[in-house]
Amino acid sequence: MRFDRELLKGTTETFLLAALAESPCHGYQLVEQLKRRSDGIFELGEGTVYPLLYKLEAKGWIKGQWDSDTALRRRRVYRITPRGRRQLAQRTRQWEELVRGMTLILKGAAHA
Amino acid sequence: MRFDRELLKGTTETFLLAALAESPCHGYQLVEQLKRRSDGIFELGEGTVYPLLYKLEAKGWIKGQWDSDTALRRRRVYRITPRGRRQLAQRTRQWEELVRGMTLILKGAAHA
DNA sequence: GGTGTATACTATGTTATACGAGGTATCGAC
DNA sequence: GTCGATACCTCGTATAACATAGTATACACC
Repeated sequence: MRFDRELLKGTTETFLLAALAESPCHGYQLVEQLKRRSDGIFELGEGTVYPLLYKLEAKGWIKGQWDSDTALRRRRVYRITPRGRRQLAQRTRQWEELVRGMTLILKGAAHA
Repeated sequence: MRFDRELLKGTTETFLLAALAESPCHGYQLVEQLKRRSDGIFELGEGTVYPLLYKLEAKGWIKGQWDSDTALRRRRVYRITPRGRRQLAQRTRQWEELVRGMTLILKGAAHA
């Protein structure tokens, strides 16, 4: 499904945190991960993912490390930090609250 | 609840369409409506609502009419148009799809 | 009759988000 | 030795929501 770009705003960071909470990942792989894990609903481009990773790292929510041992190509593997997990929990609560509010409003409109 | 501003992006137009689908309303009242109908979860300011109403009207999804008969003060009552209802239905589908995708991703992270 | 408050609309500048588009480099296969 | 896949990086753009400020009317109260 193709979304209005604006509908995704504010949710993308949460995607990445959630994906990294499940397992460490490098950027290129995250693009595939998100697509797969969301059942094809989300497709973030590299131009979205990489800048976001730098930002999340700068905030201390994830930590990147160059993986030169196992990898064929140089790549940066990101892991979620304890602070990142707290941030994810908080965002998850906000998300659920948003869903609750939207449901209330859309339900009203449906039977109007 | 206080939201990250960005999380609301793309949803606000849908709020307004949904609220107007239930009953015609003027701008000032919409601010109160949305707060009440969402159980206090959403609080949009006038600086958000009015410019949005102009935009929705320009797109032909709602139609405003100056109400000088019943009102004490001049005020503009907006009604949703047939095209607006189709737009709302489409946005509702997108919203449900977004919720589905987010649920898949957040669920995975929760038991990771 | 003047002051304050609630109603009601209008207009503008700011911030930051997601994305497209373009670029670099390495590896394996044919 | 060329092609495609992997992997990363960067910049410019559109636009959304909001804060802020401004205008104007009705009404209550002293």
